[in-house]
Amino acid sequence: MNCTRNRLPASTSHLNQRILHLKNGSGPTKVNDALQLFDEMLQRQPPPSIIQINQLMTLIVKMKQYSTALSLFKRVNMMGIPSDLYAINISINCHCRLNQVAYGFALLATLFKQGYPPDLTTYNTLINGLVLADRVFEAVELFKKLLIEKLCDPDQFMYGSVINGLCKAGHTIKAYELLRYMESGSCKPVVQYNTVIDSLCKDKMVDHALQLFTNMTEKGVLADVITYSSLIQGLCNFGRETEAARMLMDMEGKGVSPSVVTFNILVDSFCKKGSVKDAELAVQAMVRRGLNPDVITYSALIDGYCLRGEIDEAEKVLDGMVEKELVPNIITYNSLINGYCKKKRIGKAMRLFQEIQHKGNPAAARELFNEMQAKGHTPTVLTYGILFHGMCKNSQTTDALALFRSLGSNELMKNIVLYNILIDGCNKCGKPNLALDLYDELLLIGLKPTVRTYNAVIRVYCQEGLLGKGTELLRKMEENGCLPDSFTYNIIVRELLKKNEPGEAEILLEEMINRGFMPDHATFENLLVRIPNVGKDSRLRTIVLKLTSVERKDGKISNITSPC
DNA sequence: GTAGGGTTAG
Repeated sequence: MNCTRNRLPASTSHLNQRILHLKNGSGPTKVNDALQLFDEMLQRQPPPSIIQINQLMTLIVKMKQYSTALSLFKRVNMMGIPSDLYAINISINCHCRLNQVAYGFALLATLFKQGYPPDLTTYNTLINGLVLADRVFEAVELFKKLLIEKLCDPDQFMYGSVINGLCKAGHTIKAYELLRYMESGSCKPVVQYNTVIDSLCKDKMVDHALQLFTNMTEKGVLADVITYSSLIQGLCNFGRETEAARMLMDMEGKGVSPSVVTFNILVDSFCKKGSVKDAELAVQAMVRRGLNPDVITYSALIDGYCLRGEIDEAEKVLDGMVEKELVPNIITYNSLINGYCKKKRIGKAMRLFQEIQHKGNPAAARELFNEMQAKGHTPTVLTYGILFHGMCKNSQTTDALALFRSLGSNELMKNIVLYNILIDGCNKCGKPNLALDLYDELLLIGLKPTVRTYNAVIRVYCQEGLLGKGTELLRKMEENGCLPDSFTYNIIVRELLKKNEPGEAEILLEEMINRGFMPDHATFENLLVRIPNVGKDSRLRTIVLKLTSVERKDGKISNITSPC
């Protein structure tokens, strides 16, 4: 019980144990476990230390839950627990990861105001944030400023971020020069060699990369699995497989074991060359070494089969990964969708797109959608419909509406089907007013409501207790030339029965039955609940008897044609 | 006893 727990003193060692347990644990519930622990922590008296909070926050950040971490920090602040430099640095990092560097710099200002001098980590995080936002020029400027004004003494991390930024921006030579500058100073490069070696390989300067590899070894810096993996990829990409194989043996000889990433590079390389058989052999080899193929391994294989047009084989790989409880991501699906499109199986591709939503991965679906658009695959009403439906199903009505609004001038948006999806979605996400606004809007722009529109709006009225408006619309739709269907009647009758209005329910029940519609499961339940309370000669009872007897006779509903 | 950088799949 919560109240019992509140009275317990905060057991620091117990909390630390649970944090440690989470740190080493894994599995699909990890995020939830961390959040639950956080809730429990905040309920304790005395409150947890900022160190414990920071530790847990670090875990949440490692799981890439940046927005969550930020809102948790807000709660911590509101509880009056003062944050420290660590907490603020973690927050700055979260903003940077969310592509909100500006907020990161705003927190830097807060630091100054609160009298905490920002430290090396603060600056490193911001420089890295600028790099992540592709603002490498500004990152370099900040770095220079810090150096010139002697605001801090750059360390491995700072050099690492700047060198990485230069490489990502295509300035490998500048990165190389900075690496040389490091060598001349007191902070000697280590992983920075890897960054530059990898970048040289990607810039087709594999021989220069090999040269730098020799250099670093001569300087006594040990090459690690990342150095070798980058070189192996560089060699493979330019048809130098024999040398790549030699490199693989070389690393093993030096006691550096290939990792999952190393194998993934090999698997992908084989796949791109069309030899999926060799890729499969590489996968077998990694498994023999006790390395578990991951989503990237499987995605590379799937893409390999799709490139060859062997979509059935690709599907088998997908099944295999799902069996291993690996979750396919946007890249996996993209390969498959491309595979289907190549085989002109558009229907299948579209179904897969739909499936992504049902698997509860709306972010992936949205990403795929954005790419479809970027690549010039013009989305159709169907595409938008699938997307909006999926977003609404995952309580992302706000995002769905925002997307809908952003396309406002598009003629495609003046589509009743999209309005239907959004009205229903808003209502089911607890936003009935938005749903009704959408209904007004579609009438205003001259769209003709369909039976689905009316049903959705009637559902809103019913849920908001406006039964009168619901029945009114039922009458009005028919006047407008749109006949109610089974859903329309069921929505209203069910609600009338719930609200104990048997008279009105009787009229509509008879009407619907006359028109050949049957009460659905939910309506029938409400109907049966009412039976014991109505008189022997009531029409409601007669209706139920009639319904059940007809069903008993031949099980067909179409036989109910005569009025009760 | 808490924060920050390098390698892999469409």
